Amino acid sequence: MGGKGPADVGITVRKGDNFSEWYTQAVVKSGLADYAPVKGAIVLRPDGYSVWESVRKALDGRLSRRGVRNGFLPVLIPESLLKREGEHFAGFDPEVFWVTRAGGSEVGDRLALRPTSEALAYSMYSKWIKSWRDLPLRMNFWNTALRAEIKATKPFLRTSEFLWQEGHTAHAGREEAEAEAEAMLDVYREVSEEVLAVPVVAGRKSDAEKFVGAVYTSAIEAVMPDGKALQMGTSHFLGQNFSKAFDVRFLDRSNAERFAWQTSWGVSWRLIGAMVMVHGDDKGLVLPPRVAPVQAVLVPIYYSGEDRRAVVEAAEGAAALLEEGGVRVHVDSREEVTPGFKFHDWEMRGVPLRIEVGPRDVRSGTAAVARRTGGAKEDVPLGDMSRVGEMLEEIQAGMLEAARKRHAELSSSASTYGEIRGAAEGGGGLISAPWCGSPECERKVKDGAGAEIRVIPRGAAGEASGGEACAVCGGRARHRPVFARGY
RNA sequence: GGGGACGUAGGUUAGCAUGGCAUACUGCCAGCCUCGGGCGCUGGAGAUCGUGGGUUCAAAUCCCAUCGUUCCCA
Repeated sequence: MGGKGPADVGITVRKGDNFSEWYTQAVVKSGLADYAPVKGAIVLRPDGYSVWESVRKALDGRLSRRGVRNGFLPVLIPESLLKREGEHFAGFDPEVFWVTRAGGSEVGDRLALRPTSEALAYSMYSKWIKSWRDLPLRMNFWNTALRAEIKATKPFLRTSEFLWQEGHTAHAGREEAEAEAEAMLDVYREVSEEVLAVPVVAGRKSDAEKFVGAVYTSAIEAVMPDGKALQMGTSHFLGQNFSKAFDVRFLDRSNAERFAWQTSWGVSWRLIGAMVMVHGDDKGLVLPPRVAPVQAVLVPIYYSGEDRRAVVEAAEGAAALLEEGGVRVHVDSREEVTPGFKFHDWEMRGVPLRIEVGPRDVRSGTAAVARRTGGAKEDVPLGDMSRVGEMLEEIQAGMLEAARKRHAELSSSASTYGEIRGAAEGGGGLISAPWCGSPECERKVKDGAGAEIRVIPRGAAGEASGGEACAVCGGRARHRPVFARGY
């Protein structure tokens, strides 16, 4: 007993030593996903899909309350349609997959595999929207998008096909549409922080980084433990750019013909990647209880056949109680592996709570509950498992708190170009610095320091104070954006 | 956008310089085992050496191409 075990069953590198390799191992060995035999594509396994379903459920509830309804769009988009908004098309063209053959014959109007659905959705909206009474129109689509990734693919973060949702709305007035885009950003922030326990900065993208075709783009950005920023979700105010290109018009109350004001917004399974990076440790995943496929695993421990019966019975009884209480539980009754193996296994898979039930526990009428996030085991009565639910809540809150602390540690401010560069080349992280607003200064930081403007925070945090000078040119600063190297 | 590295059993890998029977561990299967932190024992199955082509009596090994993975720097 007590051997260290084979090196390659668990994760073989430490998170702090080789973050990239650690991430890939954490994703693959924990059973979330695996590589597919297609470049840049992954296969979601049940645990990974379950996490996605939890995210989806959390989002769907919030969308539904906002009057958004789900629909379905085809994956094929005719080139002629995609090209109607020229700037939009040009932005996506380099990474579009094209279908040029259908069975035995050439396709005249090439078909794109959707990189995003604005073109298709709004060509439909133009049919459906005729009157101010048809507005607002709010729809959401759970599907996949395809963007050809030439290199540097990474599970969940950068894949050629990814699961996401894209919401598309149309409104009668500009203010209403802008408020919609803003409200969606809040929904995303809430899901990221309250469900996945990943803190974010919400705000505007610079013009250089906005969605092609949008008037402006808002986004939530998180910082990963390696100091790189990760875009967690975007919400675009499209103005009338697309309604004009796709002819989304309506008659207002005064019988005047107007173009609709639109928004689109989306989050992808990238959220799962962020969750892995932010919370995982040397042992593997650490899943926030709200998305954990299994929230508590029961491990029966016994030596003799006699003990076995009593122990398994007690474990199953406790599991039944937990299920009644709404806890997602699993009893690990595998006989071919030892309890020690099971402990390691479930830790790698990130299950928030492990409940040990052995002969000692059965005699004392309790079970030993251990948290994935550490700390002493707690004895909980076998006949009353209500404490487990509380512990899950505590873990969820504790994970967000810990992540907020690390987020703060990875945030800094700079007032000169040299300081931005020093910070970017040092530990990285989110660097708040004054900026005049010019694309030239933004460009210089990106080219020289490798840090781009990830987001201009909402509210006071994103505004430069009276006398502040642009960190790059020394001119009058207008904003305090967050600079960072990004994924 | 630029530059490296690596593809051999499910996983990790030895062998490659100097061409000549395919290594090990782990996992898997069967049986045993007093299984509270990757326990131990016995037996067994598992490989078109990423793919395609070339050189050769002979290719995992040398050459070319291609696909995939990965790392670093814009």
